[in-house]
Amino acid sequence: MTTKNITDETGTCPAQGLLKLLSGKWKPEIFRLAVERPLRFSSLLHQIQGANKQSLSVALRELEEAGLLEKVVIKQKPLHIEYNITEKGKSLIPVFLQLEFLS
Amino acid sequence: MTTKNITDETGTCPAQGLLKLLSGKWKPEIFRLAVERPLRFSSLLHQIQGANKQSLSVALRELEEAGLLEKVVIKQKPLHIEYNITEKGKSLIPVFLQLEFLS
DNA sequence: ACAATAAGTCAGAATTTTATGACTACAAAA
DNA sequence: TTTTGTAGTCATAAAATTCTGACTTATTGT
Repeated sequence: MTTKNITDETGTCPAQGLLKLLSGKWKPEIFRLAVERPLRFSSLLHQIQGANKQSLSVALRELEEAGLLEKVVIKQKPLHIEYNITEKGKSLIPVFLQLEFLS
Repeated sequence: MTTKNITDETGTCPAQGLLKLLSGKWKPEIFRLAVERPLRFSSLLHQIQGANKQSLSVALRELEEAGLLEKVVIKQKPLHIEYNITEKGKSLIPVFLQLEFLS
């Protein structure tokens, strides 16, 4: 039987959605790198040691769908795609810095 | 073969540890409630609808081991145990409020 | 037309997290 | 000493997350 997500997923804690969005095995690092410079898939794959395509792909899509990153197709020589941090993404930087400071 | 955690778990993102500590299915809600008042196991079990003993137990221990909550045994009539937020725990409140604000 | 490179997707396996229900530990009241 | 209430633990099952390697798509250079 294929499994389904039964739970309501309507957590009562307002911060939970954002916490879930930012947590996970690779998303914190992806976000941190995106703050510094635009990201490209293949570079990420090398930069983030141990990560695999599938996971990065899913993580990037989630961050994009949440509006923290935006996908930009660059029609150049060998065709590139960049993931840039958005204004919404930038609004999370202070929280991130706080979290780093408190670590 | 019994499975083992091979990965180094030394994430390069400083915020990751804290994010992992605060995320999960029940920890954000537990933390939020702990900010308001001391927690007791049995109350939590009723307050947090859908949660089970095992998960709450693990979550409370993790938060305690991380120094965000402290366990206090109250030697009274039927013996109670309280989980109180610590100073370290309080230091995370601003981040939490920020996360809620940005949600 | 053909090969090469970038950016993925897909099915299935492995690992981690969460859930269930039975059982344990301790103190106090009867 | 047996019972009761609070606070858990334990083994096992179910669900969610992450990994692996093969395959796809789109664009460009030869």
